[in-house]
Amino acid sequence: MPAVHADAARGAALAQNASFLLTRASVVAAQRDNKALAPLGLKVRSYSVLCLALDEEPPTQREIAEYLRLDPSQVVALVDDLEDRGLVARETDPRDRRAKVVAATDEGRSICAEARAVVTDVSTHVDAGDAVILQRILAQLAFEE
Amino acid sequence: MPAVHADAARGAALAQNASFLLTRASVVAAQRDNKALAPLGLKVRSYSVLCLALDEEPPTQREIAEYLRLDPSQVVALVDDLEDRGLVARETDPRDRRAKVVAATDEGRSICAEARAVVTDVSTHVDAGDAVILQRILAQLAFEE
DNA sequence: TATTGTTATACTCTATAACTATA
DNA sequence: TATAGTTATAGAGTATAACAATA
Repeated sequence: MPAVHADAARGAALAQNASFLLTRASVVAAQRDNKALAPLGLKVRSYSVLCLALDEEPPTQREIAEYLRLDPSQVVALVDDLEDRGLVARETDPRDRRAKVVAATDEGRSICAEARAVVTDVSTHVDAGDAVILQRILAQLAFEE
Repeated sequence: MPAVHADAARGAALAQNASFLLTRASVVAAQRDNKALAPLGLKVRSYSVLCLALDEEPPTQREIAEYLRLDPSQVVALVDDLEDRGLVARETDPRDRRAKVVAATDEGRSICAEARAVVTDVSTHVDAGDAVILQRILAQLAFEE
């Protein structure tokens, strides 16, 4: 792991590039969250899948892939892992027997609640007003197109 | 009235998690920027290194690694590639002969200027006031610790 | 014929340890 | 003894194509 602290003053051109800052900030957040989730056997990716599986209308794997910007083939392994541990269950979608919906089990719900408590939201590192603004702009960027 | 794509409606828990939004937004931005930079033979990573090498006091590889949150061993390949193409040059730091400073060549400066023009800053996708706020908060998150 | 999940495969990225040359 | 760069390597993540079942 590289990690130490870097000088924000350096790289004047980069420091004003939102794309670069976005990447840097997300790496910082992901590393911290992965560390926090490790005791639960989760990573941000598997945690994200689990969160989606909590939905009242559980998503298909295809929907999970789109939401997480992953290739559908990557979702297979993520769901396999969660299913092996009894946190989610695959069920054939009655409306389209090709598709499989991924729904959280009771234990999955329980673990997810723990995980949510354990992940200190990055929002807590900025003051309340900024957090609201940050969330709105990020949602716009994350789902644009 | 949701200003975002229907996608965002799903995964209520996730959509409010700044860490997730950060990741999603950075993936979107990185994919778009990589595509835009491809004709120049650059990716966001190599572009970032090139930007840093433009500094008046060129950074050492160690400094590049810290700034980009990479392991020093990863920087080697990035600099190798840029040096092979004549965009940067390695020079032994006279103050510490173990270290090597990475400075952009004239051609490196030229390519970097093109790259900067080609990369449409994500800031242009949000309105001016938001962009300023976004940059401030992201810089705080990206360099916290 | 098109799409969902799946498998296989190759490619990139990341992480770790060891080596060299300097300090 | 410690640090900068390098190399090698293993692991994780990503991207692509092909296949079976279903539409």
